[in-house]
Amino acid sequence: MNIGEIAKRAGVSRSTVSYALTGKRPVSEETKRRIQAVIDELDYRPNASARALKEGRTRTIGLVIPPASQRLTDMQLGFVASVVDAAARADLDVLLSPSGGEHDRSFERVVSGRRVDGVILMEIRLEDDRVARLLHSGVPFVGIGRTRRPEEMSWVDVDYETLIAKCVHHLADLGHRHLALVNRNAELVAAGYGPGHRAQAGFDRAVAERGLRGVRVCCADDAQAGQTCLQQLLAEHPELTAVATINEAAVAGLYRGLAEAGLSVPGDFSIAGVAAQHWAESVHPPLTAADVPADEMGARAVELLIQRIADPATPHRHLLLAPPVSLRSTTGPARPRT
Amino acid sequence: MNIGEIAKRAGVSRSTVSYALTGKRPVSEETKRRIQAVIDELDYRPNASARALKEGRTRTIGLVIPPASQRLTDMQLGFVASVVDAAARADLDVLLSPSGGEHDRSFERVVSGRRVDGVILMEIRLEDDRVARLLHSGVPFVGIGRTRRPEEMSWVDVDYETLIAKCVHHLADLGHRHLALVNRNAELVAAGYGPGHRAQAGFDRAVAERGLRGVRVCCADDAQAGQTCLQQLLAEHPELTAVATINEAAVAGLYRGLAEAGLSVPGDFSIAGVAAQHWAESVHPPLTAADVPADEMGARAVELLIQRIADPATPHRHLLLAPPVSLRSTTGPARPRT
DNA sequence: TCGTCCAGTCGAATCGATTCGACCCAGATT
DNA sequence: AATCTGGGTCGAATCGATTCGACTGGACGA
Repeated sequence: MNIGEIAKRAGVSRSTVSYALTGKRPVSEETKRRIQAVIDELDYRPNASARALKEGRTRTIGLVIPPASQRLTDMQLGFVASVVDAAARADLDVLLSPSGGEHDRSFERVVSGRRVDGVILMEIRLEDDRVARLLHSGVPFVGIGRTRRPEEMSWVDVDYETLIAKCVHHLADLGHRHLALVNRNAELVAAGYGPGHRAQAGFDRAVAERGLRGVRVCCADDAQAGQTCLQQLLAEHPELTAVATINEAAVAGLYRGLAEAGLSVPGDFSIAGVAAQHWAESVHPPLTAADVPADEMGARAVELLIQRIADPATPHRHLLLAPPVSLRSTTGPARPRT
Repeated sequence: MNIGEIAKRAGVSRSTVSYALTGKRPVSEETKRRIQAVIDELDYRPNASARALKEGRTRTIGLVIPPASQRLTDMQLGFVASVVDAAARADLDVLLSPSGGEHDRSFERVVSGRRVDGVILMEIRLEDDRVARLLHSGVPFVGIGRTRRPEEMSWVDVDYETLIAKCVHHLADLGHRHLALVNRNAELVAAGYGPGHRAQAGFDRAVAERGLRGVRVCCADDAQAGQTCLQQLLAEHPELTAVATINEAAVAGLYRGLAEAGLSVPGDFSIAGVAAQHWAESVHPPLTAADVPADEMGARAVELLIQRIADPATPHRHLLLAPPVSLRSTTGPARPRT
């Protein structure tokens, strides 16, 4: 069922069918009706590849996500969902590419075969090959996250530095003097994962400002690791009364570790984090956290990308979010443990 | 940078470049080298749309997921991740379409513009318009889930009926006589959501077989709803000592509701569920559950789909999984409550 | 010595749309 | 009456690949 077939049956030329469909030139009502009748009868839809070839655009955007081996956090899931949703609202399709930092066939395909009109990149490192590749190739793109040189690209990002500092200040206000930062897994941080580094910076700054004692640890992204991580922290730093964290996946483990150590939350020990709002509300107990509006961020990224696709020459735009800390059930006044 | 440009610079015809790239006809080593040099220099990649147009296939599969409004469960996330991963391993790209049961532009685009070679459909209803549409259009597809007429299509599915029955038997073995099934949200079940109905059937069957008393309720897919749902259950059925559930998202709420009612798990009350293995292990406390191997299922669905794309005439294949119930921390001997 | 075969290459047709220039014709303008 | 205007339509070119048929020249067998 191609456009020629429709044209033949409707007794018009192929171009007339095209104009009837797109409305780019006037077509008489009578002709339109005849064409539409044939289209309905044959259930015709224009071939997307042919259209993309001629028009030079695919009406598709690429979304580069972390590989499946690395389970998505709830926040990342929120990004994906809202990107997909916002794209659908703009009549754009989303092509998924699971790819890590290394050179990757999936990423290469998405970026370089004119398969997509633009790309949204997640899980960005301070130095990121993929950003370099995209800058080089000239494909419009927007980051959810940013590199060490934020001005070279458009992005939306969570201000982990400020947010972790807010958490520390909140805990300090409650009287906690000795705290730990539970970061994400060590490999990720070592690879230059932006949020990991910025959270460290924010932690160090706030700890220094308030004259506290702080210890930083990395922790694999799962409950089991969270549990052992907490046990180790308690053993090595008996004076610890609170933890700040950006590691969603480890939180359940932290809870478990505390329960096992006979410590109540927030009576004996406090936890404050940075997490997707929805998630922070739904864990048990609900986590006091800076509520990242993941849903909004994905939509914003799509907006920025659509702009860049429409006019690649527009200056880069940046959106750094630092939502307030929502008090829930995991932080309370410090009670010395020893 | 099209193939003509490469041909010109390498001093050969366009067809020769194509043959050098695909290897479908012999090309001399010398010529190959010259062509490759030009390609490397210009960083040329064949245009995917043009190739798709000529070849009649896109090397892309569509993945139809629930719309973003309806947050993905951990199990569904597992499906998506493993589909994307398996597809990437087979050098296929994945086009995402968030679409519910109703007629939907995104779904329509994916299915009918020859944008994809095949489709994987999630969250299938007993009567599903999208299945009808796909059958009608002739696009190869595989379901993660199945309709009321399982033989009309290929699918992989979780045997919710058997699994919920297993949960009930497990609880009955522990001495529980009065249990509840916490289903997913009422709209979904009313709309004919397969797992919801099959879970009910399995629950009813097992309850009857063991001579128990069972009550079935629907519960919205979030922690808040889980909590109020549990409160209501306890109020209306004081003899209740256990719950079976397929509603991952409500479980945290069930825990919370029990804690509020002063009931310990599993001392005073037991919970058994059907859930993604990874998730069941990571919640706090870890959930006794039939561990659905979500990662494997996505990969299997992709396998089936690749086969169907290669030969649409192959007979349909079906894969019904019923993993055993893994004992964790949420089920124990019944202790009468009144 | 002549035909056969094959590696290596080219030119042209093709996939299915969009779009530009040109044409026709009826009605309005001068 | 001649010209202009513009709605409505057509034919042909085009996007960038793949692929088929045909051609060339050298090796080989009869």
